Amino acid sequence: MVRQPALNAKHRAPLSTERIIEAALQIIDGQGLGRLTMRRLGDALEVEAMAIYHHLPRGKEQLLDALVTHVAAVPADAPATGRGATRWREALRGWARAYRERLLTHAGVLPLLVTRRNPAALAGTTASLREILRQGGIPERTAAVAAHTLLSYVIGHAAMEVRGTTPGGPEGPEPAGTAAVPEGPVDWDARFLAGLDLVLAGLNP
Amino acid sequence: MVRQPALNAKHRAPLSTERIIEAALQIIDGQGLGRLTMRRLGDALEVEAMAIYHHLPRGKEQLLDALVTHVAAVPADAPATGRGATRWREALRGWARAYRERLLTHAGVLPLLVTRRNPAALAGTTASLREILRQGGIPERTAAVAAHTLLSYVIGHAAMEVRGTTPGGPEGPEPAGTAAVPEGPVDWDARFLAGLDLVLAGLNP
DNA sequence: ACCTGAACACCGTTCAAGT
DNA sequence: ACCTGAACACCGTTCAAGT
Repeated sequence: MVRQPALNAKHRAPLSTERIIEAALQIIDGQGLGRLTMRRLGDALEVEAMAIYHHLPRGKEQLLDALVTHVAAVPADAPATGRGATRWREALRGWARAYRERLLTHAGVLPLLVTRRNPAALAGTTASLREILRQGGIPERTAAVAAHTLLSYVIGHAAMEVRGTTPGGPEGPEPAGTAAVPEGPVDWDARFLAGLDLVLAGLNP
Repeated sequence: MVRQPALNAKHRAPLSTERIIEAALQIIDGQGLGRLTMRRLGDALEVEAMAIYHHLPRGKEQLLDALVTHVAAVPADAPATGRGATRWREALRGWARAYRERLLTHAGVLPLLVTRRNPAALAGTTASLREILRQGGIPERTAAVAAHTLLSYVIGHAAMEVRGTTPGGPEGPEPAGTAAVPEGPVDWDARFLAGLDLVLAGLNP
C-alpha cells in the first residue's frame, strides 16, 4: 500500500490572511453571508476554527472588515492621457460598469459595505474618481459632489438589483387618486447604463 | 401594604405584530442591528422570547422582512395639482429629502434593505415615483429609468453617510502618476442636496 | 388562543495546552 | 510561532405543556 500523506500533514499551504479572505469570499459567493462561520471557514481551510484567530486577532469583525476592503476599495484607473469631454466621460462609464460587476459577483458583502464597518475603505475609490473629474476640467467642488454621487448611484443600484426583480405589485396605502401601476420584469443591465447616463448628463466641464 | 399588580399580569398591552416591530425598531435604533435578539426582544416586550413566534411564525426572518417593509416601503406623495416643470421637480426633491432622513434615523435596517429580503418592498415606492414623473410629462421609458436612478442614489448615499465621515487617506495601490488626495470632513447634508440636483438636472420633460 | 420552560444544535471567543 | 481541544456564554428554534 502506498502511504497516504497524513491528514493533518504540515505540507499543505500554510495559513495566511490572503488564503483566509479568499476562502471566506468563496463561502459567501457560494452559500451566502449567513453561512460564513468561523467554524465552517476553518473546515474550508482544513484547520481548526481557532487557528484563524492567530492571523486575525480581532476575529470575525476583522475578517468582515478585510472582506469589505478586498471587494470595495478599488481605485478607478486614471483616464487615458488624451483629454477632451468624451475621454473622462468614457473613463467614468467604464469604471462604473466594472465596479457594478464587482459588487454583483460578491453581492453577499454588500450588506457589510453598508454597515459602518471600515470607514476608510472607500476613501481611495472616491479620491481616484475626484482625480479623474479634476483632470477632465471639472471644478474641485463639483468633482467632489460628482464622485460621491456616482459612487452612491452605483452602490445603490447594485443593492436594488440584488433584491431581485420586483414581481409583486405596490404595497402600503396609495396616495389618493393615484393608481400606481406595477412594472414588468426589468432589464437591469440596460437600466443601469441609462441611469448612469442620466447621472453623467448633468456634468459639463 | 398596597397590593402590587402581579408581575406577569394580563393587563399589560397584549402582544401584537405592531408592538413587536415597534420594539424591534427601538432596539435597532438604540443599540444596533447586531443586538436585536429574539430573547432581548422578548425582554423588551416583557414576554418570553417564544411568545413572538405565535405572531410571527416564520421567526426572525419574518421579523426582519417586516422591518424592511415598515421603514422602506413608503410611496411618495402625488405631486400637488398644479403642473409645470418646477412642480414635480420640487415634489421629487421633497420626497428624496424625507426618504433619506427616514433611512438615516433607522440606519440599522439599511443592511437588511440591501439583502435579497422582501423583494416587493420597494415596488410601491418606485411605482409612485414613476407616477410623479409621468404626470410631469416625462415619457414612460425615461420615467422608469429616472425612478430607479433616484431611488438608487438616495439609498446609496444614505449608505455612504452611515459608514461615517472618511477620516483616513486612500487605501490600496495608487494608479501610476496619480497622487489621490484625501478629502477633508464632508458636509453630508449639502453634499446630498448637490448630488440630488445633479441627478435631477438630466431630466427634461 | 396565547404564552411558558426545557431542550437541541449551533454560534463567537477565551484560555491553557500541545508541537 | 502556529495550531488544537475543551469550555463558556450566547444564539434561533422545536416541541410538549400549561392556562
